[in-house]
Order: sequence, then structure tokens, then C-alpha cells
Amino acid sequence: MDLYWGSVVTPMGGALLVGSRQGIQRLWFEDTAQGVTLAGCQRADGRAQAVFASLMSEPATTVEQFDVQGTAFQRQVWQALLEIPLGMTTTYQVIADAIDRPKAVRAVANAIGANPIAYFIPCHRVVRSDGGLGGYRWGVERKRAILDWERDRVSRAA
DNA sequence: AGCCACTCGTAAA
DNA sequence: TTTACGAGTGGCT
Repeated sequence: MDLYWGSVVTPMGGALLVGSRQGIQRLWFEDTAQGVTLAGCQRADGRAQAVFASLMSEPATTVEQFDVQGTAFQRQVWQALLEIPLGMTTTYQVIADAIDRPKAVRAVANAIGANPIAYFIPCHRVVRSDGGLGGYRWGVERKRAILDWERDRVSRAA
């Protein structure tokens, strides 16, 4: 199997990263990482941190860059998330339209909630059509914090 | 069968 | 204007 795991420090707190030779499998924020199974994984903090750093400087653009498991529908949704630019937000409805399933908004939201790779598959950039923030598996406060942090980063770069 | 990180139309305050 | 509620909707367990 050849799975490794390690702790990494993200701008919004510690996280657990699990990966294989094919790429990251999961990235979970530590304070809500209950349920993550590390059985059969070798601890390799250095490797995890290197992969993390590389993704921070060069964001992924396709789901193939990760070793994620999911249904065809979920992978399609996650791919759409990777196309949202840093510092921008979109809505659940826009994602549903983008994958050509305009009526499956709710299913899209479920798929987004099932995203196994926090932050790098940017589910935090999806908000409600009515202007509300929507939900976040790791707490809406963190969702807001990530969005603020990203906007700040973009404005500094400009 | 039942659960949802949604959305829209309608209605009441 | 804002808030509340019902129904439509579809993937997933």
C-alpha cells in the first residue's frame, strides 16, 4: 500500500496529511480529524511537509494530481472546485451549472462536503446564492478565516 | 428509506 | 424590507 502520513502546519492551523506515491489522499484539520484512520500508514513528517509546501506554492489544477477516491460525480464536482481562482468565491448553483447538472445543486453541496482534501480542493470558496456563507465541515468560522486570509494574500500580491 | 454545506417562490410581519 | 416555510431536487449510504 505504501501510505504515509504526517502533520503539517497550515495558515489556519495544524492538519493531518495522508498520501501515497500517487498523491495526497486526505488533508484534515487536526481539531476535527476524529475518524481519520492511520492504520498501515508510515509516519513521514518530512515528506508530508514537502508535499504540502509544494502545493502551497503551486496549486493543483486537476484531481488527477491527488490520489483521491470518489464517485464520478464527486470527482467532477471536485474538479470544478479546482478551477475557482485564489481569493474568489462562487456558488453551489454555479458549480452545478458548470458540470451541466443545474438541478442537482443539493447533490453538489453533498459532494463538496465530502471533499477529502481540505484547502487544496478549495471547497471553502463556495458560498450560497443568497449571499450566505453556507456550511463548512471544519466550521464556518474557519471558512470565513480562510477566505479572509486568501483575499488578503491576493491584495498584497497586487 | 432518509439524509443533506441548496434554491426559489410565496406569504406573512 | 426581512424572515420563514414548503417543495423540488438528486447523489449517496
